[in-house]
Amino acid sequence: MGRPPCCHKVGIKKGPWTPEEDIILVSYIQEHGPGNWRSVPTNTGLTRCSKSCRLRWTNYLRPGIKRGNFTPHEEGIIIHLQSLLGNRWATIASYLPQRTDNDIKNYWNTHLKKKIKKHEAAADGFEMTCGTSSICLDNMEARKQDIATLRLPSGIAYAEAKQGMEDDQPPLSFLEKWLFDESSAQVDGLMYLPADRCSNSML
DNA sequence: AACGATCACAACCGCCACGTG
DNA sequence: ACACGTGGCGGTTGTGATCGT
Repeated sequence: MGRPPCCHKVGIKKGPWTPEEDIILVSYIQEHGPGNWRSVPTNTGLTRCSKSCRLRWTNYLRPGIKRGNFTPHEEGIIIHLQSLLGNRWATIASYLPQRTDNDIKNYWNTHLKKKIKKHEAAADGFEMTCGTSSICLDNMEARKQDIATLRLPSGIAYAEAKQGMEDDQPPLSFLEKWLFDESSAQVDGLMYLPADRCSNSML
């Protein structure tokens, strides 16, 4: 049994944020910067818990957030990364800086899951659909091999962790290269691979 | 036009990792 | 080594919007 959540405190407001609250939060963060969320409700007078403030900022108010439709390219990246990393939305979001983890998660749950299910059904299980090209399959196999040869529970996760430890940078290079090199056009073309199969084959 | 079903997404909840004393 | 506080993450829920009948 853990601590009661901060939002259980009496007098804490829940539900949708009003424009007024947004303004207060944004102007406070503009002045003080994000962080030290605990002090935000106290200093702003907002009757929201710190967690709620942080979430509102990171998922909605933060500058540079791209809202609205996902491009086919973004969609492809998400599908790829999900198949490789599983539901590690925060990690996936780090490859799409303009999108939030919540956004990606929502998009996955509402759109991509269905889409992939449909494709799986159409492909009768394991057949990956990538137009009619066999190059796609070759690429995928090669990439799966890349990861498999790392001899790790999760090649990508390891590469990330390793790199993250070494230079404290977003763990891009390994996956970035892997993902965005010559096959990026394939990504645009959406390679649907059954997540469970792919993950299993590599883990 | 009314109503129920479905969709889309913002927000919440519970848990975990990590830092600090 | 341990307890506690905080931030972060992923799963889930709530609700308004849209669609179909």
